[in-house]
Amino acid sequence: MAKHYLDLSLLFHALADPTRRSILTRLAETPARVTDLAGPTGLRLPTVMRHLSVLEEAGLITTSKDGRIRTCAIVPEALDPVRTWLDEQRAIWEARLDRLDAFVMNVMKESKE
Amino acid sequence: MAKHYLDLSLLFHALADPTRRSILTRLAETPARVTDLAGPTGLRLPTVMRHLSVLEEAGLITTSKDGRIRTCAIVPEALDPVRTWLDEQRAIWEARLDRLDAFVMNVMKESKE
DNA sequence: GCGATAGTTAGCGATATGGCTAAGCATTAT
DNA sequence: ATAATGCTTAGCCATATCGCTAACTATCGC
Repeated sequence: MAKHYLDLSLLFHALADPTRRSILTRLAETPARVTDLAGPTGLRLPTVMRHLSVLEEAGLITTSKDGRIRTCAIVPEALDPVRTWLDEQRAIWEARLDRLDAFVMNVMKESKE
Repeated sequence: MAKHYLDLSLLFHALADPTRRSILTRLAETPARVTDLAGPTGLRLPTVMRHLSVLEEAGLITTSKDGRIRTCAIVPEALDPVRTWLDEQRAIWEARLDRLDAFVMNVMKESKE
């Protein structure tokens, strides 16, 4: 069905840029043309293009070209691997409540410095 | 209570590296010394140090030094902003079910190429 | 004190990132 | 047919990233 899960590193990297996150949020409203996306960012077209290709390679958006217009749209399931990873981590992290003890110990040690 | 939320960009960037994610997973088991963390990675100490400082600046871990030993521990709440952002996005993305129509239209257009 | 251990700092090299301009190409409008 | 529009490509610049080695500092064990 999909191979959007490409790679967590690609996903996280794509999400690490505020411009790209704003593009995603903008695309969440409705699909848009490249020029439409460039407008709000204040960036030049080639720069936006690069961001779009990063997003596309991460599987976060799809684009299609009709005539001279390229339309971009989000791929909602693309965030699933991120969510899954977060859930896994939370499970592990919370499972170790005694981690708190170690944390407190560290804080105590730190206060000795 | 905390100011760990520093910045989504810092968080995503920190999570974008597989070595750093593996360090986090390792730390989820139990706090560890720098050398302990370096072992499994196969990387040199200074390299690991750099990863640790990225993680610490993102608020994902805390470290404290006792004698010559630095102990690292995860900061579980640090992932909260990421989770919050994901939840927000999912809410927006799913709210626009008609996005599906647009997506289908794009696919149809694409198939014309 | 002396050596081993744990971490740190400084700095190098290769590559990636994020911005730009300039120029090109394809499509649409006149 | 020509001009305007929308995107794309090529390439430049500055900075950041990720790995390393070498050398330094600070403990700890004896």
